[in-house]
Amino acid sequence: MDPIRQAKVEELRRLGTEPFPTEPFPTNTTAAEILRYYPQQKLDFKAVRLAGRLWRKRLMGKASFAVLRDHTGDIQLYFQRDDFAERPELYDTVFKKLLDLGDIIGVEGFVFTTKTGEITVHVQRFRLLAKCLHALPIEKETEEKTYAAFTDPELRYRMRYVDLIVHPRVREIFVRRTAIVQAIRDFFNARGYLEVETPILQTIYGGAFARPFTTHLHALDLPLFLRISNELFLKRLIVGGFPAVYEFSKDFRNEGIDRYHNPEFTQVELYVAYQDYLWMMELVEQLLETVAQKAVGSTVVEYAGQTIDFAAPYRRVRYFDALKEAVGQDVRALSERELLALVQKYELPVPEPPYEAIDLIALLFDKLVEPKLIQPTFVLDYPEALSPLAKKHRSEPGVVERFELIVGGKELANAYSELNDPFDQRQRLERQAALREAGGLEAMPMDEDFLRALEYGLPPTAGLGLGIDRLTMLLCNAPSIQEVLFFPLLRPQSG
RNA sequence: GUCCCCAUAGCUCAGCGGUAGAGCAGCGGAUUCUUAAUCCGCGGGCCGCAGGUUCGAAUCCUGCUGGGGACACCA
Repeated sequence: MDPIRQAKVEELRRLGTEPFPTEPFPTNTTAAEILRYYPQQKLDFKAVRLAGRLWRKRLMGKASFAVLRDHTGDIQLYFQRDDFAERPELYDTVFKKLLDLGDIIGVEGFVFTTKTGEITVHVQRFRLLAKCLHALPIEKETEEKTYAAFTDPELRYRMRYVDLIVHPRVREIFVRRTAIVQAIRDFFNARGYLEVETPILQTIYGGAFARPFTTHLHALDLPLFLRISNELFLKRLIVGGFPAVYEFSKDFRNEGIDRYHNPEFTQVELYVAYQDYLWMMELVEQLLETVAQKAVGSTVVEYAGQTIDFAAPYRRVRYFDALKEAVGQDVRALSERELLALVQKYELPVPEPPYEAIDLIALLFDKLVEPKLIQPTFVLDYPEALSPLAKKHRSEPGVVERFELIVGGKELANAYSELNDPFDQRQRLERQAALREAGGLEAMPMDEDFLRALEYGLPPTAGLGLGIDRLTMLLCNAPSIQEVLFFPLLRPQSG
């Protein structure tokens, strides 16, 4: 805490100004509203009440200017000593000396235009609403120079409230994030899909490949997992007869942290009965085109120095065709030894054993194909071994009806014609169980109740998972996932 | 988990073996139309932490802590 500001709290109380008053201060306008409507005189500006942070002070003798920043923007304030003739200390001491930049104040007065043409509130009464006890890193910008920016990422993330106070652009990212979520919700609701909630605490985790967080329920003396996915629960609901369900799902994965990964992140998952992955591709195209248009105002966005267009339709390429394009041959024809040679040829790190041919194929795809797909691209018909929850392809052996949508070189969405054959599903999960036996930490555990649900009959279903954080990054041109999470995970400060 | 980079005033940074610096913010004064207000004056620091080298360390070395980037992992 700033000791000077602390001392001002005492001084204010001595002068009869409570720095944290109980009384509310209802406002009747905002900075943006005044700036927008005053020139047209569309509203009465003779008795405005607005509140916000004191942002700048330009003190002179008997009259001074200040700037108030509220949630809509900045507006200039004008104070005159003559207006406080009964209690001149309100101007001379409280306003000029005891109010600091960052203090939350409420003002009342009338709007006028200064000689230099700036719309300004002539303050007749003001009240301190909450004292700010820390110096605020307020930026000053001109065409030539920028003073005192608050740029240290660690400080910005640890004290996001300060980041938000100081950087309107950060606020805009999060407003847009909410607009994105809302646009998706509207899109799904317009089609009659039902928004649902499923458990975050799960006794068996599944639906993705990842190490889970574990916890414990004392009441039942039961180990529990935080969900890595909600897929298996949403499919149970389709079994139960809902024709289409979706959920915005905070998922938790006990994996590495980097520019694209936070231990907790958000996906929206959607399951629609009687449809397949081809239908889902068209839905995703429509969805993203609509969301970009609504949240950004355009389907074309700048991301990491590139221009990306979300207008439908998107390029489609089959998994093995894309890989063939990259390495010049069909990797399905290669032995494990030949695949290994290919991995080494491209100077990719050979995975830790135990690994199988399919792991080498996935490695080649992830390193040689995915990063090059900048424009929205559907990669379809994945190898079966990589997709234990997807239905076998209707005509091509060895692959499943699955697509990933790659944008900006990263996976944005993942979808299947869902596997609804309980016999096939059991075999696939048994293979996963074998991988776990062999030390595969991310392989899926067996889930007998999910299999029983499939045995009751899952209609043919199209399923989708779409990364909300990644989509927000793309639509906000945010370079890291931390920029689109209010409170990204950081190691706690020691000492 | 590995490698590289960073850590100096509230904020943004300079200084890189010889007394700790600037701008913005702050404090005191002047100022009734300023808007990066201006003018005069002033204070502010365990130079991330702990060791080491040296006559002398913010500066060189080692370790630790925190952060950033890359890799690995996360198909």
